[in-house]
Amino acid sequence: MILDRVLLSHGVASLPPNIVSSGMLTTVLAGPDGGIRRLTVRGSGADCALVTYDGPRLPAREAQWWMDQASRILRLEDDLSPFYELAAADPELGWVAAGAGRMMAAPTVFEEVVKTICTTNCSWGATERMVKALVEQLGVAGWDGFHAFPTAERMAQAPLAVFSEGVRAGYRGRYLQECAQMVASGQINLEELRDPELPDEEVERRLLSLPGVGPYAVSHLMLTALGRYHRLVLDSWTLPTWAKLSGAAPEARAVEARFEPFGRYRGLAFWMYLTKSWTESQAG
DNA sequence: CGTCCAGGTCTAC
DNA sequence: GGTAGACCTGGACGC
Repeated sequence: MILDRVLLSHGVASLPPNIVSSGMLTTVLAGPDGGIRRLTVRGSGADCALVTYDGPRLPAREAQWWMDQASRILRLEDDLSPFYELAAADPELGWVAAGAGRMMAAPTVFEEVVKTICTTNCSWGATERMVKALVEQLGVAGWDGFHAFPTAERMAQAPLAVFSEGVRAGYRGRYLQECAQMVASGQINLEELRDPELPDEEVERRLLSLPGVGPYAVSHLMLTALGRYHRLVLDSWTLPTWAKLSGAAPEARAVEARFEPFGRYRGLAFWMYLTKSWTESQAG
């Protein structure tokens, strides 16, 4: 099912406060009134989703707000038809045109930045541990005890000891705290990076100004958080996986040559190539 | 118990 | 502008 492709689009999508299981997403976030609620998305039909939210009854006008959030997180509004046209002409990527390619996004770019920094230079298990600790220790809990992802404001106010001794983020603790302070102070506006009028180069320049964000993190964020698909995510997982699947050398040049025909979608094409098997065990 | 390394980045040449 | 070295952490190894 298409929802599975979104929920399993990349590893960061299943980090807390998200829970992905059996084709269903549960997450926790603050509503327009600041109240924390749990949001559940289930597949319903070919390409839409059924959204429910736990907690006190919602005013009708708020219900739409939650639907919009779900739609944005799942990138349901993205038009990938130019990518599908290119993919249809590729012998190994024609399958994506059935509706793959939507990269699940966090509610805020800030959340995606924090999680991406937590993927750098460590095992995936360490990433899960750090993000879980961040959510539990700095996220606000709702009526049922579930924690939302921490806001930049709360992370900015937390002493460094929380990041080092509590979250055990190592040297990343300073990066996380500084990023939060830059966002909370207004020094950088990450949500503004969603503006399609901003040139890619400008978006990249601003992301690189964040401590702990380098070339890999920029590529990952452009792909997962901002829906800009030209950059190849090159890291210690993608390169060996590419080599294993293609038989080609685990080198950037080989990847660039292979996906050059995809133009501004080459990063997404590469990612699809790498993750094709992620949903093959699922039915439908 | 020491070394290496995992979905890199930063600093100093 | 390109490239070593250091960097927190914890799990996986070799000895």
